[in-house]
This record gives sequence, C-alpha cells and structure tokens, in this order.
Amino acid sequence: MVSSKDVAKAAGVSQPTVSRVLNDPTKVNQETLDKVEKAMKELNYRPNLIARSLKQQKTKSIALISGPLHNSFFVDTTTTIVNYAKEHGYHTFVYFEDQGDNLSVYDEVLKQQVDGIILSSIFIDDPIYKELEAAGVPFVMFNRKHQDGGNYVEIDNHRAGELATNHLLKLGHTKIAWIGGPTYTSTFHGRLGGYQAAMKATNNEVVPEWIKQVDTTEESVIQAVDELLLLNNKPTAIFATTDSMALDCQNYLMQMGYRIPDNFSICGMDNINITAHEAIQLSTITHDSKKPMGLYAIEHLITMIEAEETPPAMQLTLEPKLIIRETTGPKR
Amino acid sequence: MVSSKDVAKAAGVSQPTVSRVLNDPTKVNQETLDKVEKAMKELNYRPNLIARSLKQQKTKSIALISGPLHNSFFVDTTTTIVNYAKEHGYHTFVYFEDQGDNLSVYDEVLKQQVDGIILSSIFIDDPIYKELEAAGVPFVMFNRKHQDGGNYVEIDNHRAGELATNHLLKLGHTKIAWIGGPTYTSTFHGRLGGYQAAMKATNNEVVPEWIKQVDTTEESVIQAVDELLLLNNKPTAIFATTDSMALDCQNYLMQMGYRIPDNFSICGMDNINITAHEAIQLSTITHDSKKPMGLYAIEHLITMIEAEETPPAMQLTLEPKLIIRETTGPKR
DNA sequence: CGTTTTATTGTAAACGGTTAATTTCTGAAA
DNA sequence: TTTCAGAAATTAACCGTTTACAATAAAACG
Repeated sequence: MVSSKDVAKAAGVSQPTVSRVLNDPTKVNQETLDKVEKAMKELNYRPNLIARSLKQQKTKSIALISGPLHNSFFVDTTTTIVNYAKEHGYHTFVYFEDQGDNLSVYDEVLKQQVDGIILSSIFIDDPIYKELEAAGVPFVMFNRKHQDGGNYVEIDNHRAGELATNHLLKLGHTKIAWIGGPTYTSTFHGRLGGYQAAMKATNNEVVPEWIKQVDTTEESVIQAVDELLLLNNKPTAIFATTDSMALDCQNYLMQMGYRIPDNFSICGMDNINITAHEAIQLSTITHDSKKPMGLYAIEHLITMIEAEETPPAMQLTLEPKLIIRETTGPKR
Repeated sequence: MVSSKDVAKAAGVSQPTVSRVLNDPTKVNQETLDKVEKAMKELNYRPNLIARSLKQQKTKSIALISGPLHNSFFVDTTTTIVNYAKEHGYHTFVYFEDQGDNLSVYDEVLKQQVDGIILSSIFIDDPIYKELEAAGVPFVMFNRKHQDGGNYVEIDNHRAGELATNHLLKLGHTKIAWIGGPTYTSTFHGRLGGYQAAMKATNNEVVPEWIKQVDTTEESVIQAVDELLLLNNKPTAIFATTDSMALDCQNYLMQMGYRIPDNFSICGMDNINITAHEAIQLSTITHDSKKPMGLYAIEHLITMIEAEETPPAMQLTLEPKLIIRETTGPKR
C-alpha cells in the first residue's frame, strides 16, 4: 500500500507536508502543493483512515444495532440511518440483534472505537445501558427505550395499544387476542398495557389465553394462532403488535381457509410498506410525524457526536395514529 | 480511554506484557498473567482495535455494497452476509447503492482499509472493477457480474428470462411486456436477452413498446405500466424482472381495477418472502440451490481473505427455477 | 540596514497496539 | 564452580497518520 511517506519521497518533501496538503492546503506553498498532488495522483495514493483514526481518536464510524430485517420496520430505519450517516461522512457498521449473545456485540463495537451507537434492541432494564454510559460513547435508542431514559425516539406504545384495541371494540369485537414479543421490551410492554387498559375501560374481560407472547418469528406466530384456534372462547379479532407478525397471522389464517376480516379481524402496527398493497390492505398503526423514526435517531446521534458540549437529551414519544384498511371489519 | 499502558502500570509490568496476555497467554508466567488479567478487569480495559488494525495491516472488517433494501432480495442477502461475517469475527460496513455517485463509495471503502468487499451493484463494463483489482483487495460480486469475470455468484439470467417468458407463452400469451432495470447491468441484460430469445424462438413479435426500461423505483414502474395501458396492442402479460417491481405492478393494476391474472398475468423474479403470502401468490423465478446467494458470496470472500495464496476464482451461475403461483393464468 | 514578522517546511513526538531483538534470571549439566 | 539453555520479561522499533514545535528564509518595518 502506498503511504504518505512514499508520496513525500516522490514529491521531494517531508511526510508531514503531505499530511498538510490533505488537511489544510492553504498552509502550503502553491508550488509544493502542485508537486505533492501530482505525486499523489501518480502513485494513486489513498490516505489510511485507520492511522488517521488512531491519531485523531475518532473513527467517523457508527454502529447500528438493529432488529432483524425480516421485520420490514427495520428495513426503513436501516436505510435511513445508513444513508444519512454516509451523507454526513460516517460509515456504518451494522449488526442484527441476536437472541442471547448481545453483550458481545456491544463489546466488539466499543473495541472498534465507533463514534456513536444507534440501537433498537434494548430491554427495559438492560444492564448494557450503564455499560454504554460508562464507556462514554454517545448512543441513541429508537423504537425501544430503557427505564433510565437517555436519548430515544419511540412511539407511544400504550396509546397505540389502546387505539388498536378500541378500534376493534368499536367494530363489535370483545374477544380480542393480543400477539406480541417479550414484554421486557418497552414496545411490547406498552402495547400490551394499552390493550389491557382499553379492555378494562370498556368492562371487557381479558382472558389470559388470548394473550400470546411469542419470539416474533413466523413459526412462533403460527403456533400462537394455532393455540388460539383451539380455544373454546375463540377470539374474533387479533391485535398483532407488529405488521410483520400481522402478515404472518393473515397468511396463516388464509391458508387455513379463514377469511379476513369475515372470520377474523387483524390489526397490525408499524405501517410497513407492503401493508398498503392492494392485495394485503392491513389495518395498522403508524405515527403522525413527517420524519421517519430512524431519521430522528441518526440526526440526534450525529448532533451528539459533533457538539462541543452534550446537547439536551432527546426523549421523543411520537403520537400514534390508526390506519383503517380492510383486514378489520365488524364482528359477524 | 484506558489503554494497555494503564493496565501495565496497574499490574506493575511492561506494556508489551499486557499485549502478550491478550495474544498468546501461554507465553506469560501464570503469576503475571493473573496480575494483568486482574488489572484489566478492574480498569475495564478494552483493547483498541484501531491500533491493532494499524499494526497488523488488517482490520477484520468488510464492506457490503448492496442494492436498496426496498427490494427485499437484498434484505435476505444483507442479513446472511452480516451475520455470517460476524460469526467469523468480521465487522460489516454497509452501503446502499447510489444512483450515480458510486465511485466515492469505493474510494471511501478502500481508505477504510477493509479486508474485503462484497458488491451487488456493478455494471457490466464498470471501470471500478480494474480499480478494485489494482487496489489488491479481495472482492466478490453477487447478483450482478462484470465482463472481466472475477469472483461472482449469479443466477443464469438469460435462462431465467426464457423460463418466465416460455411460461407465459405456454399460457397462451403472445403479447408479453418486459419491465426491468438498466441493461448495462448483467442481471437485466440477461433477463431481457432471455425474453427476446424465447419470443423469437416461438416466432412471436417483440414490439419495442412492450419493453420498458425503468430505474426500478415504484414511480418508474407505475409510469411504465401507465404507458403499457395506453398502447393499442396492449400486452396481456408482464414479465416484471424483479419481484419488487412485480409487486408494484400488481398493486397498481389492482388499484386501477384490473384483476390478476384475469386481465393481466404477472411473473416476477427472485422469490422474495412476501411473494408466497396467501394474499399475494406471485409467480416468480428462483434458483435451485440450497444455499442463498449471499452465503456463497460471503463464504468465498472470507476464504479469499484468509487463504495463504489466492484460491481459484468462484464463478457460480445458479440454475433458475420457475415457481408457478396465482398471478399467472391462461390468456382470456 | 538590523530587527521583527510571517510563511513555509522540517523534525520529533504521539496515538495504542504488535513483535523482533535483547536482557535478565533460573536451574540443570559439565 | 562454571557454563549454558530456556523461560520470561523488557526495550526498541514500527504501523501511517497528525500536530506541536523548531528552523529557515523571505518579507516587512522603522
């Protein structure tokens, strides 16, 4: 690999002069500048960012620790974050959440000396929060948040749960199932709380068998639906707390010969792209902000990284909004 | 940030001893090893991988330059690649293809000293190929390939084009539209060639107006469909050369009140997940290999990175396979 | 014309590790 | 007792940059 030393030799100057050409060309004589730039071109010189990072104590790289892309919600956020970062001169390391072994990811990321971290995969009382704070690296959470606060952008999950549930109640459903991920995450915790609150507020019984905690994979959703189908007091509507899972429900129920919404109403959440497809038409919950959630996160992260002094924490809870499409209908 | 020097001081040893504890603990006395490890723990020491990378001249990081995730094909490949890389100790920088400004991405990536590159976004005669070769960094292409060969995994696009077209011909369609991306990429070049070959082989006219080259965005697909709808000899079937575009066609035509496949047959390509959804049921093309395409790519890349001497080039062309679902039907 | 600025370049040190070469120490063999 | 091998630790050099500081020469000043 050709280094600035090689360029210096070729141009007949000292190596720091080459460095100056790169960083502050006004500080160098026009004549030498030409010489050096010519040598750079001839040798096809590319500055070594690793060396620069070491010296400058910043890497111009960030880490995105994201939920799995098979949930399209994370497709949008990943795209937004990676592209915005790139436009602002940052490179993005991407990692996908791992059942279990998450700690090693954080550890690796910190060793990599990233300038900041964006994460969606934190638990309400995740000990990683304190570790990250101790490491002193800026980080912002999106989608999920932590009990200790910090910087985050989320949707009002409780309110969202109420919204979806009330929508189904208003259609005449009273036997409403809830399918979601682990409630030690703020998202599902809130969405479950909202569901329960809405049921109670209307004096509807919440039967424990209607509440299905799954690991959000298709198989686990299918199993949950199977179990619901075997119940005596079978629900007539399902609040599937992510669109990804709602699609799995819809698909499986249709495969089993049921008609949506005639036999079952399904309401999802996230308003991922495909839900608007004419053949899908999934009722869902979105938020009423112009900016996508990932954008808030990355904008704020880069502000934090580049600000002289720590800016005030971003604690953003977006207002949820119901989108009624064709997968929810009156109880028959 | 606490460095190995701090650990050394705390443990009362020299700094290289700390390094040896990290890299080859057998070379260090049990007693000192304990001392050092204790100090590491107490100070919460994390080795600086940037410094290590500089010295070792390898970063244990790779770059993935991918097509946009809104095409779900790249969702699967990205997931596969990032996860496999991580399991093998590599960190993945992700970039999404950019209309136009691709060169700067490659430049940035090379400056970052990545150990290898995986890319899907290369043109048949892309000059970047020679640049990458000159830079001496291992790289493998997936999905698309380059005229000069190199390391790649692709699907037989010509064959795939024939397969899809023949399927539609057999259903009685003779007026078949082709919608695809720019033909200076090997994928669309091949898929168009196969379509034309199949038409000619059956003595069917290929009307130039039926061939729509778009930029693969939803808007451009909609515009193409609009134009097709205005033709006198309107096609009765569409070969949309990625599932992403096929879904856009299906959605738009349904919105316009057409019925699929009664009014139009649609065949996609890639077999992305959602196409199997009961409400979508898109006919499509896949390949008959057990491994996903991205896996071939990343496996080979890591082999290239870690092999003593350059392994033989991987030039893999997977056999396409037709999946018939419900969006293609007999001509009415 | 001597002295002070200013512009430009070079020298040296540093970032945090790895690793080759060297030193120190121990204990066994002669 | 002397010698020497081997183990374990230290010292020094290096990776490719940036940057503080010193040196030099040219320009500006009174």
